[in-house]
Amino acid sequence: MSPLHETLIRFIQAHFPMDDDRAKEIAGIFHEQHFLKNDILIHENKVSDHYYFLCAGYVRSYTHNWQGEEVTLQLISANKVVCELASFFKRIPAQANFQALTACMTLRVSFTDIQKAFHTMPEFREFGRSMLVNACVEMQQRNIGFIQETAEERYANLVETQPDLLQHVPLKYLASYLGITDTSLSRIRKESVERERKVRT
Amino acid sequence: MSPLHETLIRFIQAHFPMDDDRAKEIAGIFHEQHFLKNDILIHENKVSDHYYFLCAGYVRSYTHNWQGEEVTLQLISANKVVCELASFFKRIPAQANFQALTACMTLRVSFTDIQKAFHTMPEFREFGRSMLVNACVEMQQRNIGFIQETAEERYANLVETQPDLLQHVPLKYLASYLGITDTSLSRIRKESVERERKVRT
DNA sequence: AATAGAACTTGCCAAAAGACAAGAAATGAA
DNA sequence: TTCATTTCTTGTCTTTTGGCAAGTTCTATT
Repeated sequence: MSPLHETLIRFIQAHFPMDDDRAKEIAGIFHEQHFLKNDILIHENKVSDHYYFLCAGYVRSYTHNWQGEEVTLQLISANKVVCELASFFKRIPAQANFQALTACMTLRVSFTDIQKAFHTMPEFREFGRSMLVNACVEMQQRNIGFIQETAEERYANLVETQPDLLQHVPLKYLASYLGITDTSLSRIRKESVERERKVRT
Repeated sequence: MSPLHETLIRFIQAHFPMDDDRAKEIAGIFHEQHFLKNDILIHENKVSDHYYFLCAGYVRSYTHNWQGEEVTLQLISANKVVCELASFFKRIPAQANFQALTACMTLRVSFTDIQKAFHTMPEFREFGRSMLVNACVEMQQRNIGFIQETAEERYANLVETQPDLLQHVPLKYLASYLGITDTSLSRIRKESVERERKVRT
């Protein structure tokens, strides 16, 4: 089994305990696909036929607002799932693009294969359901952030929980993802640094 | 079959086509439960053992911010699902309360029963997965609203898409759900009325 | 290595929303 | 029906964020 598949096996078992043989069987329906920086994994307005496990790299999803400007919806790091859920599961056109921000290594599975696994392997459908629940929880946490945190607090939260994003994701995408302009993010970052400096003296 | 179950059958078939016998079999594992205004359907910090289909009435979910103030996360109207997804499916304590804002009629199913259906009825697991995908999409839409709409635009959107909420949900809950204070919502509503008056003259 | 373009920062002013207080209106309890 | 409590609105001032421009820094291309 390839190192990428080993990573996937551990990921699967972390989310739904099952014996090694079963996890390997599930991992076996995934196939490697690599992407270069700026490649598009999933295209807006097309039905998405793949569900990706991101082994290495960073991906963002984005759509456009009414002014035609890009709006970053998700920032996805390694050991996470990349999928346009409605498009993939309901066979409808995707509402967003998914773009590689760095070179990426993924394991992907097609809808046909995932359907077969879903109906024939009890452990897989438990695992799959767990993934969907996780996606909902993550979205809900994001909503809570927007409801009750200022942009500064959302930025501080991101710095604390996902500091690696700052090294690999352009600030303009981070700003968009946080729901503010790049100008505002610059000011928040400056004040954050100044505040930390004051705390130390 | 009760009128509530008839509603549920139509709802199920709208989300995943299946023949009547199968839909009735699925609906048969749901049981009626009524709630009075202000009753709590799902309790924060407890593992939730029920998944509800809301036949009639309005429900909100809420948690608390660090100041101890209530923050309304969801507003749920009839013909929708009421469920604390992580608590129900992963058997962990709920992160929010779900409260009846009006008298409610629901059909509920326990985790044990839903598990059995999930593994024995292919149509049910397709339906169930469709529900989870819908929940994700709805959360994502809310995300997008926070990222790229002003509070005024989010309010206008809500007025357009769910006008019934204005009749049945206290404005302070609406404001919280929209991520603003009741004071700000009052001003937005006043300006909205004035703007509509200007358009007509 | 040089240059063009993109990303990021800073300056200045405006708009949106919050905080707090006070008052009006609506609702619930007695 | 009356009164207490809650909800909602309005006033005033503050804070947060946006818009736009200009400049600096970084990255990509030649």
